[in-house]
Amino acid sequence: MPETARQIADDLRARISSGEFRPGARLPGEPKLVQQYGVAKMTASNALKLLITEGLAYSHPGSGTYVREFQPIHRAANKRLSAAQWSSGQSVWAADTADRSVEVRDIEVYETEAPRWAAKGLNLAEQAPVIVRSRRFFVDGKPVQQATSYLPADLVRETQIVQPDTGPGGVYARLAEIGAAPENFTEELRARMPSSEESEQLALTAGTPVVEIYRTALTSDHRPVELNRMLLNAGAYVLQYDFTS
Amino acid sequence: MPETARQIADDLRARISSGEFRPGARLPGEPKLVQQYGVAKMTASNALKLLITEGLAYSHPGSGTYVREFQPIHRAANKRLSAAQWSSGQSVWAADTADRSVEVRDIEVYETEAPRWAAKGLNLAEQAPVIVRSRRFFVDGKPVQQATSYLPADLVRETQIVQPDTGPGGVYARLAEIGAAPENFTEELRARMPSSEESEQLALTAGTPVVEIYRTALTSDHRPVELNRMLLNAGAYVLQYDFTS
DNA sequence: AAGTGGTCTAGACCACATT
DNA sequence: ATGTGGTCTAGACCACTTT
Repeated sequence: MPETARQIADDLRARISSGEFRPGARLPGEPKLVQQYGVAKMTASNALKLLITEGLAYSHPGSGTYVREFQPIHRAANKRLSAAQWSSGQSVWAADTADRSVEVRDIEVYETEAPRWAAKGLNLAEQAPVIVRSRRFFVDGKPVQQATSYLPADLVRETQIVQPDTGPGGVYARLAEIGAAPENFTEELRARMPSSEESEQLALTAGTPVVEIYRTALTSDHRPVELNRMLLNAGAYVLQYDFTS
Repeated sequence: MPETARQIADDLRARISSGEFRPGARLPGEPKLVQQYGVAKMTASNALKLLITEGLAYSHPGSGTYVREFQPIHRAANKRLSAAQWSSGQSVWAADTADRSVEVRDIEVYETEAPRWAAKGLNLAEQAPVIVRSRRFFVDGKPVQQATSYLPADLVRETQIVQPDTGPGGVYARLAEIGAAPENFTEELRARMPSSEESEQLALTAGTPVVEIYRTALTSDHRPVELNRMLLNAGAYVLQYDFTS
């Protein structure tokens, strides 16, 4: 009765979706699978690894393998619109709308030459000076997002934007004060698997993709004033965009 | 000199990003790695599997393991849905792919009871009747998206929407004709690893996430008239959203 | 026919967590 | 001290692709 790793994984997957193993529950371990299915230990290990790379489970070495939980943060890119006009449809994901405590850490600010892609996005000359603001966001103590903003140095060098603490209203309020209020935004995003460094930065477990977002902020006369590259733990977010035809 | 699978993968990854192995190029195979690093075959196999689950490579059994190529489709949500586009007789989808051949296949239309989440999103009673339109999109002969739309059956049952071919302008033009023109849209999306069925449906190689999008279309008086669930091959898309503060 | 990736067994050692 | 996942070796068979 040869049972392959795939078949064992299928079985466990079915038992997860049937509710036999709830989110957070401990799955049968390698020794148990070896015993029950009569396979080698490595086959059992690979079966669990399949579930892990599918994002259905995570392992806690020395303790066990557990069913993953999904409690996403709801990120509404343009809130102003959603409140009034989109009242009647309801969110598909049962994301708790209650805002969770968000911490910002590891803030770094420095000036450097713009990377090619940033110069292009900001409509600057190659290697033009930019102010770079980098930081990480934590929810419930876990890192969920890494963000790096690029702003034209000649525009913001004299403002509080070059300080770690940008003051009330943040970067956008400071931009508004110098007559460069962001009005229009473009976000380009894609999802992919993380590199090992990114995986470490966001403390990702195997099987978790990332969402890479590039947001360009433009003034009312279409001058790009900020380019923000965000890297999100995909398992931690539901993204919402509202728009009108 | 024990070289772990991880280290071999690191080495290959570095050589990929250095340009030694270009997209589409064939990587050293298992036998070569066994020879060069002096490891067991399974270790070499796992090293390559690491790159595959990271989305950096894919295997062509019997032939070799290759560096993955990334040629995304640009999907601009707002532009696609601008009134000019879909009221002037063009398909919603035609707007973004420009020079690539797009096919729609496997169209299915049927009436059924709304699943709970769809009833909620459409603001209908539980188990209210809905028209379901399901189809897959192919680019260059490869499936890139699966979409399933839910519309209130009482609203659209008498229209061409219940036909596989909805006519010029598509579903939205037909809705406009019955005084239910979609004006406001909400897209909620998240990225995750696919289930094995989804992986098959979209012919995904290992290491490719999917993007799951729920789009709710509302009329100007905030009536939800369509809920569209889309499942995208994340490696095939860049998504763009434009909005104003 | 030869080469490739895919998977399996059986046994081994390690680091870590829990008891 | 015991149990857990993580990883490795060495050898085997299979299905498939390429020559």
